[in-house]
Amino acid sequence: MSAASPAVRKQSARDRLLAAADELFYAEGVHTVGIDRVIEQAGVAKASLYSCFGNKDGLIRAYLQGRHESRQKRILTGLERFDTPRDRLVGVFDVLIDYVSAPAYRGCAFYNASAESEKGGVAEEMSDANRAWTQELLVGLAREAGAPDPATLAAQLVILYDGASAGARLDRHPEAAVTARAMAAILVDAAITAL
Amino acid sequence: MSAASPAVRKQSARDRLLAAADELFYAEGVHTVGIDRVIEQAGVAKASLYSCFGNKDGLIRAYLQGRHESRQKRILTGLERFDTPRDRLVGVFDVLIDYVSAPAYRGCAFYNASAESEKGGVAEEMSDANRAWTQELLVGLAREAGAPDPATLAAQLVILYDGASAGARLDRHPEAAVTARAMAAILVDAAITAL
DNA sequence: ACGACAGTAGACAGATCTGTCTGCTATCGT
DNA sequence: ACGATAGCAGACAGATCTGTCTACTGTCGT
Repeated sequence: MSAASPAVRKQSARDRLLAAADELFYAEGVHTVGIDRVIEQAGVAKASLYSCFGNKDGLIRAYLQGRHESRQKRILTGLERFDTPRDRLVGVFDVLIDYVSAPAYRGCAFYNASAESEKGGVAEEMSDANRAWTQELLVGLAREAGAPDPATLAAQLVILYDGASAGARLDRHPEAAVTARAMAAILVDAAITAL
Repeated sequence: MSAASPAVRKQSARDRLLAAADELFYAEGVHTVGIDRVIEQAGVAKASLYSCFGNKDGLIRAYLQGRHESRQKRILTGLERFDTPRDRLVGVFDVLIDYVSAPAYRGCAFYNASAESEKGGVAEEMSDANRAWTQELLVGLAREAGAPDPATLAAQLVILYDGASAGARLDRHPEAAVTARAMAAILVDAAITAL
């Protein structure tokens, strides 16, 4: 055939770059970490970075896109072990507890990136998409669980979720997520039994 | 007398510097905004900045200290209009609604600063102090309101507070704070009537 | 065999940022 | 009148950061 398949090698420069960016940007901030640090850790030439991503903003966008996708996968996979819609709804917080308990946890990658970027930039755009997905997920689960007002229940759960995420970050301890899970369970049970 | 009083003038370079830093650091981030921007907006010589605050870290510390103090004053003043301990406890969220409704609201200054600073830096230290104060305030108010377990109630309210603060920031809309206030009212009433 | 391609190594330009230093000016207490 | 203090203006050094460019090197499909 005329055109070769779009290059899915084994360990491309792009992949190494993305892995290094994911680690460094999350741990120290997208603005604090310079290009040189990323290419050094990736073991890649500077020209490769610019040829792959155009500029630093492109790398930041790819980093956040990767975070978005891996978060989707982590949550959906983590929910598979729950049998009922009610358990899946509360289970979102079980997945969160696991996530914030990792030693490398440093808060929400989207909030962090958006805190050090200018208004209306890449970070805000990616954060909006990530947030919309979460909200839709919770509304859908709330509906399946039989909540009379799925949108309101989802909005309340989002607040618990955000609070747990921020609290665990600032306290450098996962306790807030455990508390939030307990609150979420009470909230969900009250909503679906009050039918 | 031998030593003059520690100089409390009318509109010192220090005050203008702090006002400029407060505005710029909060709006765009402590790391993004350079020294030159701050001294330009303050209308102050660069040497004055370094003579007043030592270095940029000193200015960031003073900025966060100022935020801490004005937040304490804002909350304590805002709670004065409430008559009962129960209303004061929920009233913390009324004050929050006002705060996040301002057009210039950009999230928690401490979280933002800490997101773009390195681990164990000034921002983390100031954030810890600010957080400890909030937690003690809520525990005290919960005790006065007659909650059987003030510490647990306070921990739950902190999650709602953090969630409202982060949500209003990321959504660029104060709705999350209104929802959090409603949740807080239910939580508080359930706790103090279940006696 | 060979051209296309992906990547490497590193110099370089231009901007920006922190922090220092020199020299000048105005005000105020004594 | 005068010295101390606070502040202004801006040059400067040194580091760092983004982004470009040149030249070289493997590898793979045809």
